[in-house]
Amino acid sequence: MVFMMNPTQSHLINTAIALFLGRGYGAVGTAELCRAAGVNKGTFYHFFASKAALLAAAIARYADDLGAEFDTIARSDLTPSEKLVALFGVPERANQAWKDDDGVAQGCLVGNMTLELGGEEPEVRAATLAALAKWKASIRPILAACREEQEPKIPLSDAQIDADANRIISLLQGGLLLAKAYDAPEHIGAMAPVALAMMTAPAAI
Amino acid sequence: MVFMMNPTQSHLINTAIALFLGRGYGAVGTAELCRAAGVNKGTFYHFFASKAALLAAAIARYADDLGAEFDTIARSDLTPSEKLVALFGVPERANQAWKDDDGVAQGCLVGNMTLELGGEEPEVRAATLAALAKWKASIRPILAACREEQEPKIPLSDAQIDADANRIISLLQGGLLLAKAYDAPEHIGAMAPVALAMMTAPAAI
DNA sequence: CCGGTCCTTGACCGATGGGTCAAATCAAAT
DNA sequence: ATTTGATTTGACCCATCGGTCAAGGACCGG
Repeated sequence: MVFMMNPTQSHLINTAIALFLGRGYGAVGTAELCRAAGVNKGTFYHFFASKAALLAAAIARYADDLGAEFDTIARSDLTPSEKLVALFGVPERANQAWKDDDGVAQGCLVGNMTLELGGEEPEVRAATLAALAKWKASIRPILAACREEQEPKIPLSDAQIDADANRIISLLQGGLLLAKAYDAPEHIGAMAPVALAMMTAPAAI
Repeated sequence: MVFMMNPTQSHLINTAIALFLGRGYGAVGTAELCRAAGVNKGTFYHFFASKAALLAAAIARYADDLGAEFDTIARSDLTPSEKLVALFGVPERANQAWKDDDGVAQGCLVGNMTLELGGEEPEVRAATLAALAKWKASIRPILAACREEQEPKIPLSDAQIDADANRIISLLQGGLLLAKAYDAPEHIGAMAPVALAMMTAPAAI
């Protein structure tokens, strides 16, 4: 999918990411999308079967980009706890940049589309689930290292780590939602200490 | 606003809550709204200046209802920690009920609309901010009691309690987002232990 | 110079979007 | 019984919606 993609198609995807993030799926029409990308209707439908298909592709690219940043953190030489905290810096910086450039914190494409479209548009739902799965895969090793560091003796269950990963995603998305609500990206970083508290809680969660 | 409201208007608001929650703002048209409420277009625009105005009213009612449940918990005779955990049961039960009835967990109207509409539609944004403020007001005394119980000596700063309240809202909304993504209401309750860990963290957050 | 494939054009389609309006109906209050 | 104001009706407006299509370019290996 990522190899040798047609530049027009690629540009359409980038335009979609920017517009859907900023104004939502329903509020952005195909005509506006084409105008913004400098492309004609026919070209749009040459590359994508539908508006929903474009969104699915946009989510996939967005998820890849963000996942790559998570992986970079996971592979860095920070301590597990520092890595955990660093995760929250990624969406926070992105939202701060949007706020500086466009005047508004826009949240996260995956979170936004999940709440706007829910179960409708099956291919979009599939794309969001794939995005969450990818992010969880990037985060899981960090959490395993955190638990290891804390209680080296106790063997880690996969289910436990998976539940932890879900909670970290929730923390990120909860912070992102508040950031968009208040147009204040710092709410994202404010959840990092909670993640830390959760991973070091005396009572096993 | 709540006194002696016209029944037709009230019914329109309830219909709006159900439809916008389930399918999003952009995906539900005024015609469908009217059909579902058994009302004509003209009647709709007799009571509401626009589709956005109806949404604002729907958010206000939704926020009142949920806030009342939070208040009931706050005034109960549970311990502060138990109250904190009980908060998460409210949206979890609502989503479980939707899942049982309609087949899908629908999230939270305020969270859904915040991510779908963001800064657009000023009156909607005002309604969501009011909703968050109301919920925070209900939650704040519970958090103050938790802190009190933990460290009776240290005086509580309003800013600290406010930051705590924001984090609890984030926890709730993060859980709600995952619940909608996976159509699994239990992700909401899964955030309760995190709230507990946060309020009892050895390192002050 | 050819044939074929990929890409692009822009006009066009029926349906639906949010919103308006003049006229009809209803419920008191006089 | 009449007036008055709030409520309700349903036809109507036009812009925009997502999507289609027949025709042309652009670029290829041969």
